[in-house]
Amino acid sequence: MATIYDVSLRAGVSLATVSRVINKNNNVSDKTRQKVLEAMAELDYRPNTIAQSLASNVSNSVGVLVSQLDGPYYGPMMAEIEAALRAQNKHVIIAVGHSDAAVEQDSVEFLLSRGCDALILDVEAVSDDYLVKLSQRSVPIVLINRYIQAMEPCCIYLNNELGGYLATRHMVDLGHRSIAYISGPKNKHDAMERLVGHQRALAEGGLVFDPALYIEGDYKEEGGEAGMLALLQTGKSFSAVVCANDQMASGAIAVCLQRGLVIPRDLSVIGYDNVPFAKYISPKLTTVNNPIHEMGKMAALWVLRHVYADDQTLVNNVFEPELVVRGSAIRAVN
Amino acid sequence: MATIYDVSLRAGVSLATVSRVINKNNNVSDKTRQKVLEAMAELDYRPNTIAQSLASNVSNSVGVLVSQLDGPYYGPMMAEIEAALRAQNKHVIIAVGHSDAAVEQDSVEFLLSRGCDALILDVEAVSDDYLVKLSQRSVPIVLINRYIQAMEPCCIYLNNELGGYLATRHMVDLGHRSIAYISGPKNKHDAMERLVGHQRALAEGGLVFDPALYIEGDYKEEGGEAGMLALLQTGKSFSAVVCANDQMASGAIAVCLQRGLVIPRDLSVIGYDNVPFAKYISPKLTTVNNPIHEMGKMAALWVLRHVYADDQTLVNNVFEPELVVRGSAIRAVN
DNA sequence: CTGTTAGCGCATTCAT
DNA sequence: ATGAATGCGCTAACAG
Repeated sequence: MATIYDVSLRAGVSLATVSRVINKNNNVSDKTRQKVLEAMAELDYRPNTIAQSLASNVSNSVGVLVSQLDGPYYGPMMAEIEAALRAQNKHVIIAVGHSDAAVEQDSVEFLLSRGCDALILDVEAVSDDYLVKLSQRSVPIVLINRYIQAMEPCCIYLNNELGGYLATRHMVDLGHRSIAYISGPKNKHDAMERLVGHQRALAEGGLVFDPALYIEGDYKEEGGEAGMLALLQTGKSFSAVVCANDQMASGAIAVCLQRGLVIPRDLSVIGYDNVPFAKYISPKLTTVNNPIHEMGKMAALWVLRHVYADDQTLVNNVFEPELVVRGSAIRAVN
Repeated sequence: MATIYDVSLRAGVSLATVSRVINKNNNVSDKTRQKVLEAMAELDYRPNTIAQSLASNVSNSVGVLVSQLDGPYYGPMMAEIEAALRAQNKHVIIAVGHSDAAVEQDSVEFLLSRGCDALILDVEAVSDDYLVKLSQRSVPIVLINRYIQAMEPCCIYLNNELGGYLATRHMVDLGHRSIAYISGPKNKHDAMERLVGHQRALAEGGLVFDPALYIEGDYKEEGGEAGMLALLQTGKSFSAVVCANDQMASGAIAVCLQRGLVIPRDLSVIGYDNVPFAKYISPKLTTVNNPIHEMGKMAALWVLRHVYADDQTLVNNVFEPELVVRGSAIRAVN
């Protein structure tokens, strides 16, 4: 593989000049630039990005840490991040944290050891404190799906409280008076925020939060199944159930179907996230839109702007959820 | 950040010795090794992987190119690849090809320019010829989901013909005599292979392939919807439809539901891939299992073994699909 | 506008 | 078992 040196020989210029044309430095006359370009073409020269990184102390790589890669949630986010970064010739190194604090920290170190210029993190298990300290190291950090006051400008997150509120509010508006809730794991921030919103909507509607109609789930289909089963077994009646994400909603619906319950006739169900398959389960799932892909894109733009000084227009840091009305929730009969 | 040089000073040894302990070279006495290790700890030394790469000509990074990141298909594959590689301290750089030949080639060059030690490719648009030539360059290539004779040992693929056969064979076994088929795009290899299997099962069952009951889809939900709509409009009767993937099956089922058709009573449906959400659509989708995550893992192990001489046990290159019977297909009434 | 000179942090001969 | 010397391919002052 040809090096910058070979090119300089062939073009009859110095190393520095070749470097200048590679880096689009303007201080090169058109004629020399041409000579160099030709030499490069003839030698099929490709810059060695590793050498560039070592010499310039910029790796052009950004690390992305997510909780999981399977599941419907992170794919769209990763896709946007890759696209935005790739368009500016940056590459993304992925790591998975599995929602485990030790693994998350290890992943961060791993990414750092790879010389990433910035880190985009979607972590849930690690403490605020750890992240604040991390942000004080030299590598820029962007947090997706998490708000930490001390890191405000680099947090990109959804107003989850509002989302939880919107979901339950929708049920209240439809006349439901007895509303069950299948939550995400209580150790996850967003799950707790959604719950708070749920309770606010309840209170606003003059309803009391009934612990017997509250189930802690796991954000997975299995948790939705187990949650619905548990709810059914309480013997308490309820006409609506709000699930803290679509996966649990789909699990809950599956259980209802098995039991001969017709959705939404016998029970109204609403999910959260608006994952791609939400509109392909039947009935089409009423849910709350979580613009996860936009948040991914925003994180990438943030990095381009702040780390690579690539003049990108940033829209915002905090995103608003929106109700998506489809067919799984209807007006209560009474 | 401390360098190997700082460590050598503190430990009172030479650069070479420090390098030896980093690389677990045995030619170091226990005492010196201890001194060096201590110095490293005290300085919180971390090797600069970029410098290591430049000096050793090994980047410890492997490029992974997939068609898309969203959708249910690639997530599980990526997850396995990341896990296997990460366990051996290799990192994965992702790129997306969007099933477009130009983008795929550009992505390959991009990955190559990043100094990847190997490439794992799941490409569909690029020609066999291109891949063969690529494999003759110096960077090892693994192909997922594609078989090219000249590259046999580095192809990891599914017997798609068998899968297509199994799906249709299941319908035939259930007594269906009029079986529609919604195919994947005809420019995709796997789609064509599945179709061949379908036709074999038809022939074996004494049925003739009816072009009027064949629709070319796009492997997406939309294609399944459009396909089912088109099928319904032909006016021809059919009691079963086999879809070339689960996403199209879910789209097809959604259309049926809208039209008041009950699945599987009025129509039996089978999908292909067994993506995670297949068992959460209702009725639970009968399908053909595609062990995509295992193929991902195998690709990663292949790289570890052949590129990094990490002694991994390889299982196999060609995977067999299996029928997964759930609730969307039943015996034909007649 | 162009060339010279130093490193970037590490691996790797080759000596000893 | 250890050290000295060289270079990986490139960027970035600094000169001119």
